[in-house]
Amino acid sequence: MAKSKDANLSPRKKPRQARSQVTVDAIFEATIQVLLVEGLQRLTTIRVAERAGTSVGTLYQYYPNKQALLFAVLQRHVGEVGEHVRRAAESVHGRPLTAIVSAVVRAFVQAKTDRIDEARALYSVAGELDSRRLVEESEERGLAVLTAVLRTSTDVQFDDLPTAAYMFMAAMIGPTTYMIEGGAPPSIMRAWSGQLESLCLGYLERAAYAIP
Amino acid sequence: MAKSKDANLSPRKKPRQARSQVTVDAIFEATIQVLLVEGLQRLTTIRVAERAGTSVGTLYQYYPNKQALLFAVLQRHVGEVGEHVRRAAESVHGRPLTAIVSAVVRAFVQAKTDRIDEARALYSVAGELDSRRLVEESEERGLAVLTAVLRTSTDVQFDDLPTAAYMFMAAMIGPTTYMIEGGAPPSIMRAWSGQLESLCLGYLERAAYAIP
DNA sequence: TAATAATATGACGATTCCTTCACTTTTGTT
DNA sequence: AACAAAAGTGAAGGAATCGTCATATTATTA
Repeated sequence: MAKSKDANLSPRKKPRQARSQVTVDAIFEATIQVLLVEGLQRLTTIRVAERAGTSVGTLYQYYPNKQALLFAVLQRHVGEVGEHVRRAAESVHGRPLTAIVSAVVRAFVQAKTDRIDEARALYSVAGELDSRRLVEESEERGLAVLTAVLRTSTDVQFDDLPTAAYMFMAAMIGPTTYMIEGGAPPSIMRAWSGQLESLCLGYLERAAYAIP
Repeated sequence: MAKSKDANLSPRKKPRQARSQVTVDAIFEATIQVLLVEGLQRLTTIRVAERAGTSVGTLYQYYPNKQALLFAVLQRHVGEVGEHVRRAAESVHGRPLTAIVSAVVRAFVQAKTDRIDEARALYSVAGELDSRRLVEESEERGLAVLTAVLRTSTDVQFDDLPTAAYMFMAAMIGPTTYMIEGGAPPSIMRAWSGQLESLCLGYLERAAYAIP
């Protein structure tokens, strides 16, 4: 019976002076670095504080517990990536399928690769039971965004739009996670955006029929 | 600097009587169950032993440490899935692309869904730094298998075979992991094999050109 | 400048966990 | 049945970690 400790995750104290904002940011970045270098198992609050150049006590003034630290990093990452994709999708409403796929895939790959350290570091965090909710919520929003934009496509329609949108989502996130986590060869990484576009478009064109 | 403690992972004692084999199996299965129910963070040797209906001492007679326990489960899983795919690929050497994709995808999905509890449980384990090597080795073998079988296709060839094979691999593993881990709706899960076939074939047909 | 508020520190209590080992019980053999 | 080998047990040493709090330092305000 897993304790459903709905721990408080909001900061206990808000930074009011400039120096403390610096500290908060340093702790945030240190969390990513420790995750990358040591792994989740060896991430301790003391290690994070040391890497950030402060002390545990300070850490606990801004993050109520270790969990909150990991949540903060995960939340910002999925939030930013989601927001980028949402904006890209919005900008291609009512365009042909190829334009939609191109814009969305590019935005997604761009957002992920711009934050590749975070993406790598968070792989193990996202796998923990405690983080599922956060990730799922973000995925639901993403699915809604993709469903909406696919519906506006001017040249094609889908028999089963929910499935098509889900596969589009899975085809972007799944392989990209695999690629980033697995440390693909540079040749692959460079070509990723184009390859992923092919993958998604290849599927969606098969799942669609032309509008008369 | 992460300690590269290449811990001994082979069992300290081999089971010689029937009862001990039962125990070893029970511990193995209990590991999966604890992972599923409690998560990696809360997996302790005592919890595993209790769930298996034995004691910690017994556990340590067959697994030298906690890490070895997780490795054993992960290794069997990737080994079995890899083997299934390998056999499927072998059986469609020298056939057209559609036949190859169909056989390989089906075998992969079959193997994964037959072991869906394991797959779910291992998601967090595979994310740990310590497990990377094991997973990477399996992925390398898989890539070699896919490269080999794609080369034998009778109706198409690839400009860039390594990239095509990598994407084929990523298109199978990535979305399936996403689907299983995210707990997709049943409608999606039921249609998964067909959808994944579309995804892979859609990509590969774009990346290929017909043999004259 | 003096007083107050904000920020920072790190030793420490409490807890959890890994692993060992001296010992018991069960099974197989002579 | 007597003995040896295999299997099983769980208390406890030792190590690691979380989060607190009494105290110290720095900034802001009056």
